[in-house]
Parts: sequence; structure tokens; C-alpha cells
Amino acid sequence: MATIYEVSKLAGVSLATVSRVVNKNTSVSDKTRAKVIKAMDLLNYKPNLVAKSLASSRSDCVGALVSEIYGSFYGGIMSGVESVLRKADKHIVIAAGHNEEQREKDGIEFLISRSCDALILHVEALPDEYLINLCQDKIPVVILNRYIPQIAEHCISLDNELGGYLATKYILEQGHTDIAYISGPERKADAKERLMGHKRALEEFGVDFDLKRVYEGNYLQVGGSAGIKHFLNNSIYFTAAICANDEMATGAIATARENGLSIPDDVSIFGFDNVTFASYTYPTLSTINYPIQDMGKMAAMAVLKRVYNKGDFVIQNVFEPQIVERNSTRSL
Amino acid sequence: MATIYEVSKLAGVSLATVSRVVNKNTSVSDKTRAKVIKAMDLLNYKPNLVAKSLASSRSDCVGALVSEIYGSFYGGIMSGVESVLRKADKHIVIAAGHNEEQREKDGIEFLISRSCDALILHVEALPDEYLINLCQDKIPVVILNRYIPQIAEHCISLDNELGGYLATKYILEQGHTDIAYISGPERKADAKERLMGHKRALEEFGVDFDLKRVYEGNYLQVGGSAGIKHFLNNSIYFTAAICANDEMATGAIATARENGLSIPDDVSIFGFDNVTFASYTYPTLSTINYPIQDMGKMAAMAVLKRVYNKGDFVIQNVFEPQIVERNSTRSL
DNA sequence: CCGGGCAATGTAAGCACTTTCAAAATGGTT
DNA sequence: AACCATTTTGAAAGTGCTTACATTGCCCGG
Repeated sequence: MATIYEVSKLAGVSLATVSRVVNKNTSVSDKTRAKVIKAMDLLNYKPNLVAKSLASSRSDCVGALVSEIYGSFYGGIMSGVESVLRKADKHIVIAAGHNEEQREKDGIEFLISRSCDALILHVEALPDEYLINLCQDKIPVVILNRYIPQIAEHCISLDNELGGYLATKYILEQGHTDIAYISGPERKADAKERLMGHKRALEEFGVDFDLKRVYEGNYLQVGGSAGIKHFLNNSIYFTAAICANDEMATGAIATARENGLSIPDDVSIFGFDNVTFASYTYPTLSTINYPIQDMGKMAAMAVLKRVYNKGDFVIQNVFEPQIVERNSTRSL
Repeated sequence: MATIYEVSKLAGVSLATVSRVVNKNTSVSDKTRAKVIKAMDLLNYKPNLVAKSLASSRSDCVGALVSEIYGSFYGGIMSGVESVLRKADKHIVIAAGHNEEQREKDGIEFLISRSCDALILHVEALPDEYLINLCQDKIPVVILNRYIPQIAEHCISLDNELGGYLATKYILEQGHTDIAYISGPERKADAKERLMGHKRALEEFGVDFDLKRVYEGNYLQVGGSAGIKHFLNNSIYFTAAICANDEMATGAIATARENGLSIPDDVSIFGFDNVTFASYTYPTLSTINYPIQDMGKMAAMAVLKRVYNKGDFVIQNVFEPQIVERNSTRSL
């Protein structure tokens, strides 16, 4: 591979001049520029980005850490990030945190050591303090799907409480009052917030909140199954089950059906996230839209703006959830 | 950030010695090693990987190019690749090709310029010749989901013909003889191969192949819908529809149902790929398993073995598809 | 007690760029 | 033609690490 040195020799100019042409930086006369470009073409010169990084201490790399690489939710994040950053000629280095504190930390250090210019993080296990500290460091950070007041401007999140509220309000407006709620793991902030919204809606409609009607699931399909079984086995009557995510909702649908319940005639099921397969289920799943891809794009734009001074986007830190009406619910 | 120079000064040794300790390479006495490690701890030294790359002309980066980042199929690839490579402390840089020749080419050059040590490619639009040429270059390449005889040892692919054969054989064994086939785009190699397998099975069972019973879809949900509509509108009788991928199968199920057909009682539907949502549909989808995640892992192992001389894996270049029996088919 | 051989360590030349600072060229004014 | 202000160019010092080669020191057999 040709180096900048060979180009400079062939063009009869100095290294510095070639560098200037490559980086379209400062003033170079048209004549020399032409000479240099010709030499570059001739040698099929491609700048060595590693050397460039070392010399400039900018890598044009953005690190993205997600819990899992698999899955449409995380896929949405990365896809959004990639689509924006790639256009700006930035590279994306990925790592998975697998929802474990140590691995998330490792992942972050891994990305920093690669001297990423910025980090886009979807971390679940790491405590707030760690992230607050991280934001004090020189490396710019965007945190997805999490709201930490002390570093609010670094966070891009969904109003989960509102989502929980909207879901329950929708079900209440359909005339349901016997509502089961299959929650996410209590230790997860978003699960807690969604449940809070659920409570607020109940309150607003004058329906008593009953802890017996809440089952703590694990955000997985089996969690939804277990939830439905739990309510049936304990003879807790319900005409609607609100699930804290779509995955549990599919489990709930399957298990309800296995127990002879027809969806939505006997029981309405509501999800949260609006992942891809929500429109593949039968019946198609009513849910709350989580615009994760847009949020990924926003994170990328924030990086572009703050780190590379490109584009004059207005950064939206909090996104609003919206009802997606499909066929898994009916009004009483 | 502390540099190797500061460590060497603090430890009272030369740069080279520190480098040796860091890279666990050649012989260093226990005493000096201890001194160096202590100094590194004290300074919280983290090697600058960019400088390391430049000096060693190894980046510990592997580039992964997939058509889309979104979606469980591609997610499977990346997830497999990440899980293996991360353990070996390699970084994964991703790019999307979006199934367009130019973007795929750009993506590859993008990754090469980042001086990736190897490339794992899932490209669909680029012609064989380009890939054959690429393999002549110094950069090691693994090609996923595509078989090119001239560079067979670089390819990790599924026996699509066998998959098509197995799917059709399964349906035939269930007693169906009026079989509709919703194919993928003809220009895609895997679609062609799957159709070939379909034909072979028909032949074997003495069922005439009729071009009228084949509809060329686009691998998307709407393609499956369009296929079913096409057959119904043209009064082409069928008791089973085999779809060249799961996505079209879900479209087919939905549209068949809309037209008053019950699945699998009136018509059996068969898919291909076994993507995540295949077990979320109703009825759950019988399909052909495409072990894409394992193939991603295998690609990563091939890189580990060939590029980094790590591990003594046996590289499996061709994977075998398998029937996944679920509830969208029935025997006549 | 001397050297051969080997392990441990050091020296210094890269690696391919960026960037600061100074020097040279240019052009417009008198 | 001389001068000054700009613009354009070049020289050279980094950037933090690896690695070939040289050197040192040590152990052991003769």
C-alpha cells in the first residue's frame, strides 16, 4: 500500500502538503492540489487510518455497547447508529454487555482502549454512579434507554412511565377493570417506571391497584407464560393482561390460548416495545411503540454534533411512546 | 493516559521490556515482570491500541459487513461473530451493505482502510469475480452464506439445495401433491438453489413440476401475501405452500387466513430460515433451520485460526439444513 | 578460572501520519 | 522596484508502540 511519503515524492511536494490535500484543510493552491491528486490516483493511495488516528488522536470510531447483539430491539439501536454515522464516514465498533455489570464495564474499557472518539451505550447492569463518573472523563458518552438526572443531557430515553400509563389507560378505556399486569424485573428501571405509569392510570380511573394482580416476569417469553399460569392457578380473574414487553406478551398469548382462552375475545393482551414480530403474531399485538431506531439515530446525531461538530441537529433527549392498536385487545 | 514510556521510567526498565511484559511474549525474569506490573498498576496503564496497531501492523480488529444490521438473521451472524471474537480480545467493526453493489464495495473498502486484520462478509449484490479478486489480496476473507467454487475454502454456507429438497420432501411425505412454491428473487443464488431442491424432491416423488405453481417473491412479508393472492386469483389449487423464507411465510399465513383458509387445516405453510419469530407466529411455523449463528461463530473461528493462529478448530465450510416441525403443516 | 552459550535486557529504527512554526512565494500598493 | 500582508509550502518534531539487533550478565563445563 502506498504511503503518503511516496505520494509526496511523486508529486514533488512535502508530506505536509499531501496531508493538507487529503484532509481538505487549509489553503493549497489549485495547481499543487491537482498534482497531488494525480499522484494519489496513480499510486491508488489510501490513507492509513491507524497512523492518522495516532497522529491526530482522533479515530473516527464510535463505540457501541449493547446488551445483546441479537434481537430486534438492539438491532434497531445499531442500525440507527450505523445509518447516521456511516454517512459521516465514521466507523462503529460493537461490543455486547450481556446485561452483566462486569462485562459491561469490560466492554466500555475495551472500546475506550480502541480510542473510540465517543461511546454510545445501552447498559443495564452498571450502576448510575459508574456512568456519572464516566461522563466526567474526556470521552463523550451517550446513554440510551436510561434517564439519569445528573447527566440528563447525555441520556436519550423513552418516557417509560408515560408508556405504562398509556397502555393501561387504553385498556381501561376499553372498559376493562380486571387487569392483570405482567411486569419486568423489579431491579430494572424501565420495568419500574412502566409499572408506575400503570398505577397512575388505574388511580386516575378510580380502579384500585392490587398487588395480587401484578406478576414479576423476566422480560422473556417464558415470563409471560408463567404470568398467565400464575393468574389462572390462583384464580385471579382478569379480562386483560398488560405485559411490560412484547416478548412476554407472545408468551402470554400462547399460554392463554393453551388454556382455552381466545384472544382477544376472552382476554385482551397488550405489549410494550413494538418489536418487529409484534405484527407477526396472531392475533397481531397491540402495544406501545418504542422508537428505538430513531433513538439510535438521535444518539448518533448527538455524537456527530458534539464530537465532530457536524450538523446542527436539535437533540431530543426524551422520546414519547405511542399506542399501536392491533388485534390482541377488544373493548368490553 | 499513561504511556509505556512512563511505565518504563517508573519501573526502571526499557520500553522493550515493558512491551514484553504487556504482550506476554518472550522471556522476562519474574523479578522485572513484577516491577513492571507494579508500575503499570500504579499508573493505571492501558496500552494505546492505535499505536500498537501502527507499530505491529495488526489491528486486532475484524470487519463484519452484513446486508442489514437490523433483523434476526443478520443479528445472528454478528452475535455469533462477536461472541467468539470478543473472547479472544478482538474488536468487531461493522458496516451495512444494504444489498447494493456499490455500498457493499464501499463497505469493504471502509473496513480495509481501518486496517482490519480480516473481513467477514455477508454480501449479496457483489459479483463472484469481485470476491475472488478480494481473496487474492493480502487481507484474509471469510464469506458467509454463499458458495463460490474457486474460493470454496473462504466460504461458509448452507446447503440451500438440500434445504429446498428437505422442505418439499417433508410436505410430499405428508401426502400433499398440490404444492405451491413461493420463491425468492431469481437473481439471488440461495433462492435459485432452494428452488432446485424443490424440483429435485418433486421429481423423486414423481410429481410433475409446473411453473404455474411457482411465484417469484421478494423475501419480504408482502411477497408471501402476493404469492397467496396470486394463486387464489388464478384458481391454482394447492393444499400446501412452501415459502423460500420465513418472512414470506408469515405474509402467506396472514393472507391465507384473510381469505378464509385455516392453517394448517385448509392449507399447510412451510418456511425457511427458522428466524426467531418463527416460533411466535400462529400457528407456529414449520420451517428449515438455518444455523446462522453457528455459522457466524464458525466464521469467527476461521479468522481466529487463520489470522491469529489461535485455537485448532476444525472449520466446517458447508452446514446442513434441518427440518423444524411445528404447527403450520399437517398431513393429508 | 576461562569462555561458550543462552537468557534477559536495552538501543534505536521504524510504523504512516499530523501539526506547529518558520520560510518562501505571491500579489497588490506605492 | 521596494515593501507589506497574505497565502502557500516545507522541515521537523511528535504520536505510543513493536521488534531486529546488540549487549549484558550469568551458569556451567572444561
